[in-house]
Order: sequence, then C-alpha cells, then structure tokens
Amino acid sequence: MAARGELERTILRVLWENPDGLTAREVTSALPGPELALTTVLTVLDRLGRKTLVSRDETARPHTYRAAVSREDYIAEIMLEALGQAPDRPAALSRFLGRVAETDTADLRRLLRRSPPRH
Amino acid sequence: MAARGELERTILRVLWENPDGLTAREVTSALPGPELALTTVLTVLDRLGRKTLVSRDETARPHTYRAAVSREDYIAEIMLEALGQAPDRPAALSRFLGRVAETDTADLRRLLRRSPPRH
DNA sequence: GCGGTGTTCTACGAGACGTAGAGTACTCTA
DNA sequence: TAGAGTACTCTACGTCTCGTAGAACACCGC
Repeated sequence: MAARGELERTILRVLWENPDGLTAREVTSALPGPELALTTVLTVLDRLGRKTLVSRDETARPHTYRAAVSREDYIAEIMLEALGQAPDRPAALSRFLGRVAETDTADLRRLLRRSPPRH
Repeated sequence: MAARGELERTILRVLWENPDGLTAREVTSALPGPELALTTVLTVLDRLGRKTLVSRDETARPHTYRAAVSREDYIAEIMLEALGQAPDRPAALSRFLGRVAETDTADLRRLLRRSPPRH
C-alpha cells in the first residue's frame, strides 16, 4: 500500500531526511508551509503506521517516528509493481530505457557490470 | 494522472488487449465477472477520457473507444515518476535492479547493448 | 495530585471511484 | 417521417481515502 496523499508523502520525505527519527512535533516543524496542528500530523503518522511505512519507538514519552521503509526500497517497490503489470516486460523496460535520462542509462550500465550475470 | 481504481484499470487493460478499439457494449462484455450496466462502463470510459487515457471515435454511432496511451508507455511513465522522486537516482536504480527478475536484468543488458552510449 | 504535553478517538468536508437510473440524442426501419 | 431501439450524458449516491483538527484520555515531572 502506497502513500497516495500529498501530506502523507511529504511527511514520509521528512522522515527519510531524518533517519534517526523525529517526534511528531519535530515533524510538524519540519513541514513546509504554515504549521499544521500537531494532531493532524499525529493522525497522518498513525495512518502511515497502519500502512507499515512508518514505525514508532514508544519507549520514550514523546514517541519517535521513523520511516519503516527506505526511500529507495519504496521507490523500487513502486517501479516493480508497475513493471509487474506489463504482460510484455521487455517492451516496458525498453520504453523505460527510452525515456530515462542519459545519466540513468549510464548508471544502469555500471550497475549491471558490477553484478555480472550468473549464467 | 493515473487510473487508480480497479475498474478503471481493468477497462484500460481490456482496451489494451483490443487495439482496434471497442464499443462500450463490447467493453462491457469483455469485462470479467457479472455484467455491469452499460452506463457504468460509459461513465468510466468518460472519466478515463478526461484523464486522456482513452480516446473516442465519434464518427460512427456506437462510438469506438481506444486506449490513448500504450500500455508500455503508461507503465514506463509510472516507473519514471517513481524514479523522479528519488533524490539519489543511482541508489534507487540499484535497489530496483536488486529486486527484478533475472530475466529482466538480462533484458536490460541486451537493450543497453542495442543502443550503445553516445559518449 | 496537578498542569502541561503527547496520544488516541471521533469527526467532517472534499475528492475519487464504483455503480447506475433518468433524460436526451441519434439512427434505422416501417 | 415517426416510432422504437440503442447509445450517450447528467445526475446522484454510497464508500473510501485523505487533509484537517477538536475532544477526550494518558503520562510525566513538579
């Protein structure tokens, strides 16, 4: 299940940028724009928790919230899910390659070289 | 804008599987499960049209509906959009490669070989 | 025990989506 | 060319997600 709302994604981003975790109040402060009510942020953190995208450390009293998935995993997951819908995967990959930036194809080449094919 | 609902995606899939286009009634028949009301399908086709995911030929009277985006483009678009959210694109690509099937990495190698880097 | 702060419960409005009836428009045929 | 049948549009409603936050409850330090 993915974070589909704007606020959900923004909060996830804030948590990704603070790997050590933040309190709800800190998240609130870190959010751009006019400050939201603390309860609003807590509600969204709770929803993200139900989606297992955020975990919470309840040992200390102002609980600490952390992203439960790495940003890269999250993104890779979405990409995989999209690719999984293709009946013709090579075709989808081909379109993908045709649209990514040059630097991305260069990165892909490098990455594929690093982990050579186990025949 | 992506088709987020189940029915919207299913209808898109039916249209992708019938590249010559279908009438609303034909879409209705092609849908799995108990037959929906024709108006239901027409409503969804209209919504997909507003999202520019479906086009319609109005010259003949039972209008003909077609997917306005290829399945591969649609999928590549979602993948690109996800990748675009990564501040560290190579890292995201790396995770992606680490999770795709072996056949996919093989395909990627082949595709990257076919269109060599313009240094 | 009390006051302040954090957390949970409950709620509401907006928007997307599945669903489809009522009304309107078109077209074919008698 | 008028009627019948079919297709399309308009409107609508229930459900779900999401942004938003107050009210109520729990906890901790003084």
